[in-house]
Amino acid sequence: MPRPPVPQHTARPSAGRRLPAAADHWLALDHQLCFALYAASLAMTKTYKPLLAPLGLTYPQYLVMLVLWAGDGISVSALGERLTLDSGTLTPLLKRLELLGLLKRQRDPADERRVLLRLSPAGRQLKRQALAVPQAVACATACDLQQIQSLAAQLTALRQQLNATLSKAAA
Amino acid sequence: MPRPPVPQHTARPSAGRRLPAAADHWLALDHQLCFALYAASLAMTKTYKPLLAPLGLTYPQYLVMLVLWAGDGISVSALGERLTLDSGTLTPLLKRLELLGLLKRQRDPADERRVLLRLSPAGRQLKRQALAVPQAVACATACDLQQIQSLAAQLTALRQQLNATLSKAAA
DNA sequence: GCCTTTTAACTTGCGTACAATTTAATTGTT
DNA sequence: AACAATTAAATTGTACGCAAGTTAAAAGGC
Repeated sequence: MPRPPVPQHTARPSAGRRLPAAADHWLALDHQLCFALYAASLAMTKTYKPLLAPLGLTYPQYLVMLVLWAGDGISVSALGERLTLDSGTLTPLLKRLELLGLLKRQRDPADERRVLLRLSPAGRQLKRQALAVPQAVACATACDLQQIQSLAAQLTALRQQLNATLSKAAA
Repeated sequence: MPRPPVPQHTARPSAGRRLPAAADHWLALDHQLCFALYAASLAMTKTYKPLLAPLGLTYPQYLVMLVLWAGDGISVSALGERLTLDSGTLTPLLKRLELLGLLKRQRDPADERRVLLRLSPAGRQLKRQALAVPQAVACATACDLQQIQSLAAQLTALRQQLNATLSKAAA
């Protein structure tokens, strides 16, 4: 590691004092978990895009369908908890899926505040085509399953830790 | 693991044949690296938001500033390569940063197609305040540095693998 | 029962992401 | 030099993600 230069105290035009070189280390893009996460997530989305195009789905829409294929008839907020998304994001997305004929949105008669989501036959049918997607992605990652599972577990733990810190800060 | 039910061949109204239970495994949200990545990335962005609010920056704007603090005077496309973002995303974002008075966008006299990005004194000054951010985030993750570095390295490797597959597919 | 509080979903507005197109400048070819 | 091909940004249009505010229904307190 290069020696940090002695902090300069000669003022430069309209600029403050110079920072120690250690600052560059802590602010280096490539040393930050946040950027690794951000860039990997964007790359993953781009990987899914051509695979989802034949199904007519975007990546977030695909995530919604994954939840509903596992069990539909749930409310918007239950879906949102599963995906950590709020109704501001989900409502327009769900309207598009309804327009595509993949699901129906209807008020819960038992509690008119809630909107329940039910797959249409076409929505259920799409599951069959979707089966090929995870396999193709696993291939694109070129990692063995063990490695993928381990990484996924670490990320889930990280997410839970971050969310725990966030909800603690909100209180 | 519960025993997979025998595939049903009795047609249901407007629905296709039922899928084997193995399908549910491959399409389970929580077994997918993609969702772990997606949710962790969203959680990370939410963690940064309150820390960046005092600096007046969004999270992508912060990433741009990280690159420029490491060395400005680069072009939009060089910045885009660093962040894996295109001019469609960066141009409006950079205009906002210019409006905030953090940088200047000006055509390269040597090649009028290019736009060079230079930090203003205020933009350079902001680096000082930004120093507290990574520390606070490291605290929120509640992981030891070793673990964070390892995770970041795995994610970077994953991203490079995905991008390699993507660019191979484009060719 | 009446009224306040809470809850669920919707709406609005802003800031990304990204595909696709457009414009302008440079490079390559002949 | 003339012209086609390439390159760099900007622009347009669609779809998230989320904060903040709105509306309507249910729950709770008295």
